[in-house]
Amino acid sequence: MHLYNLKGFTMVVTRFAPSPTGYLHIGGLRTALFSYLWAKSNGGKFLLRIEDTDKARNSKEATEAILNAFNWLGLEADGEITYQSQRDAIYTKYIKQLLDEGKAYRCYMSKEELTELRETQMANKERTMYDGRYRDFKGTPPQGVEPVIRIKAPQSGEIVVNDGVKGKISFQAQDILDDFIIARADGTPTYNFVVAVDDYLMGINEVIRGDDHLSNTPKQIVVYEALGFSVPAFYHVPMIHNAQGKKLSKRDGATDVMAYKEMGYTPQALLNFLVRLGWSHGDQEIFSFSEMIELFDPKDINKSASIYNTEKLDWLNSHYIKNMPNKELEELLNEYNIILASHDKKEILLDALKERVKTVKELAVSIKEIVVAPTTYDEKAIKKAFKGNAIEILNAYQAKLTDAQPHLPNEYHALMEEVVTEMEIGFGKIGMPLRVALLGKMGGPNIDTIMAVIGKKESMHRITQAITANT
RNA sequence: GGCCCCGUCGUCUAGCGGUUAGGAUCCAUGGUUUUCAUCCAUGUUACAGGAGUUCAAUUCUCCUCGGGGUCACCA
Repeated sequence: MHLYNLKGFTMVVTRFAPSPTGYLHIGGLRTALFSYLWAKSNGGKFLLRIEDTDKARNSKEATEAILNAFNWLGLEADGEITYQSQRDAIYTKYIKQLLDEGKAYRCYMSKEELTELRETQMANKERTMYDGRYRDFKGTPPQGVEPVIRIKAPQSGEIVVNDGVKGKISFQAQDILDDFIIARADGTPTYNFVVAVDDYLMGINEVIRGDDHLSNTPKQIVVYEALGFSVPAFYHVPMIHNAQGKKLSKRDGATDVMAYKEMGYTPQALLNFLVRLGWSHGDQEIFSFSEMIELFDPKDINKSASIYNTEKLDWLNSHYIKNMPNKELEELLNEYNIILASHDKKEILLDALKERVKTVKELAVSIKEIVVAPTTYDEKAIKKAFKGNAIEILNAYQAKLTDAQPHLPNEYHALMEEVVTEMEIGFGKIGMPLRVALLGKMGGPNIDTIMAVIGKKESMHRITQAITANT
């Protein structure tokens, strides 16, 4: 069951196999990214499988949410999406095979009996496990019990998982295994069984997943071996923990990947952030998407869990915004109802602002703060800037503006220089009051830039307004 | 509790027997700037602890401690 890539080697086929119980979160996205990258760096395939065997807990919306997030980030799965809910016939066939071969059997123990067994075991401080009472049952089955199907698991010996991240891990069969259920009383197959069947049938030969699956792996190996399937290579990626060092949960801020879009993060920053969480390539911090594909190797995945912390995400995001062409920024801004298409000074505006924001959302906010005239003035700023002969200076600048036709920042700046020279004052004497007049507060880009963006008429209007409001 | 995994600056990490233990982020300070930010420079901070092995351990082994995961007719 191998596919071959163009070089004639066995093609690397990875997969992401979420169960659609909610949106895609950071942890899932990272394993998906790792799987995607590893497949692509080998000219292989990255497949998507939706694990929706539990009808009660799954929703179509969740599947769509996952696809939506993939789409935003530019991760595209190869081929058709596999839905486990549509593969009953396949699972039934393999279960029958195991039954016929005597590798699995029907167990007529009721749920009540199972619970009872478990309670006894717990009371005796024994490991809770199925006791194998129907393993070699030959008699007449009890009436009124729909049987489950259990697989005959080895009762002794060692199961070895050769993990690409953690190394060789061995489990003792008697410590962890019992004849676990592969099909429920209603006939539906269970997780550890379908995972093994599907991974094999889909040709997946490299499984990259969270290390919370590590303890499932021996069970899946039991299934592979019973079915005579070749076992894939495993890479168990350590968890991402929250600031408290616990497993990431919905309470830890915005877990839905799409929430990052709303907060103004770019796909490139998020991906770069995640690829460096638990993986590294020397000291390199910045990775373009194609570099990730080129350089990613699961052997460089870290063995220990990492703590999720957005400081670095913010830094990466500002880095990518800073280096993004204005045209792309313009498109992202559309999400925030900011249409710059026809603005003649949009280049100046964007160049000035993209250096000073951490998110696209912040960029949107700061654009609004410039484009929309202030309605109030920060008290502290007024106190600081409007002292002395500030009004006189502003009037002098107004006079300069009236007689000039400035367009570019340097032209507005030149007029400021004139006032400074003529009145023999420091630059701050005109800068500060002007800034407060234009924006209503301190901070922000260069004043000449602001004036160039809003234009002469609006600049004069704001200055007049500020003078009347503050005298 | 059983089993399994993990343990380098606050955080993300480099290191693969001999290093002044490196980078990034954060924070602090200074410089640049009309403001704020950017940018540049500088700085504080780490090998969990204890035994071994070795001429030499952050690196190898064991123990302790600490953290995490997992033990379903969920996935």
